[in-house]
Amino acid sequence: MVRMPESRPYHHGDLRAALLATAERTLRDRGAGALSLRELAREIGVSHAAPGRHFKDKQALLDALALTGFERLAGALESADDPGLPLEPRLAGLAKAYLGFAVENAALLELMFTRKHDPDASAQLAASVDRSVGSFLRLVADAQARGEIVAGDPERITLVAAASLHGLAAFAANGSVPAEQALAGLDEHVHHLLHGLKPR
Amino acid sequence: MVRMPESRPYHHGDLRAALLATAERTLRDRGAGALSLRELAREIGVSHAAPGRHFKDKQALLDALALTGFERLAGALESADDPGLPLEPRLAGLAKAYLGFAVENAALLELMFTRKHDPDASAQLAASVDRSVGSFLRLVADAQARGEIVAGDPERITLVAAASLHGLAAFAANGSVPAEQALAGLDEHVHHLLHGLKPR
DNA sequence: ACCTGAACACCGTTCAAGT
DNA sequence: ACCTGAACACCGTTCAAGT
Repeated sequence: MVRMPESRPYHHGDLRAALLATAERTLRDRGAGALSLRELAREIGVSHAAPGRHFKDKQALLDALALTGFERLAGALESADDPGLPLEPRLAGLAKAYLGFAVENAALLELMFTRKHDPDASAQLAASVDRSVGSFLRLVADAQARGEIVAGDPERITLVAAASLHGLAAFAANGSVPAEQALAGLDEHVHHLLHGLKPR
Repeated sequence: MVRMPESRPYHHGDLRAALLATAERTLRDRGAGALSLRELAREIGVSHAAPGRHFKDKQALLDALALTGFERLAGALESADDPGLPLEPRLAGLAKAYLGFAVENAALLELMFTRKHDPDASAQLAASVDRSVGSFLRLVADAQARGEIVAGDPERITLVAAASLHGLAAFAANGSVPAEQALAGLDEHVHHLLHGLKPR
């Protein structure tokens, strides 16, 4: 919790961080549709024009929120990756981290993967996306080097893996598949991704 | 183009259909953020309160839009399915239809897979989703009967296939992957889905 | 440098009244 | 049955002015 002084100073101190934190809580509790700059300002106790100092418009706030999401996701994937593990459990670990993030941050995940318009934010976002993809890319490259994954452009193979996991994460995040069901079937999902749907 | 009479009658005739059609064009041209009931009414030439007769609120309009999307997608998948084909080209055909729909209706696809709130719309939507999933489910069941797809709960296997294709479709729709690249690599994607990422 | 208060042009939704 | 016009309570954004 944030300390709430009796009499608020004229300058907030770190309004930018407060806006992002409050916005993410609203996103989690009431969804993206409930996000309003004026309400955010009201909750923080600042004038409705104050957010304009830190974000040039509402989209800039949403872009910043998406960026923090990708940074946290990248961190979670890097923490979850254990390069010493055999291929299948190593991939299952990454998959679990991704799906876990999706379930815990469903509304944020939607925002992260929504079509962006502002080209300013795109550069930073792209870098952050690359960092997340990097964990999968390293796993694929390592496994290819050991002959445990089929040869071919590692970016392409990574896309196949990422699409499979992102599809499941999106289904879990939007409620198409219950979160528990997605998590319970995750190891089997990863197995099918590695071994294919055709019998061996 | 719609015929525009010099003097508009008091009753529009089919305002509901006009709202849906105009909304979808706006969605396609300018994205979901640009959708406003008042602007829709203005474009159609009706008072701003008129949409309220046909949709209880904005979310109801969005739900109806999503429903038409799923109906069209289901139709496209059914048209694309050729049960006489061998497994891999048959699945590739369905995949191409899905990805084609995603690329041609990117903003609508996002709307279709966004978290819905209104439980009224959910029942109809669920039926429409089931119809779309049905094409994949039949393919899986047929292939399992021939021993061409691994045994196991067909719903689960279908989820693995659907997640893989939906992930790719979502990446193509939101611009993470260029549409041409996704389409160009589709056959290979389907091959990896069926044969797995591990060497055989 | 950071924030306020007023102003502007928009929204979605409701509801009596009109046709 | 369907639509209008006014009203209400909200928005996002801008900008002079305050601290």
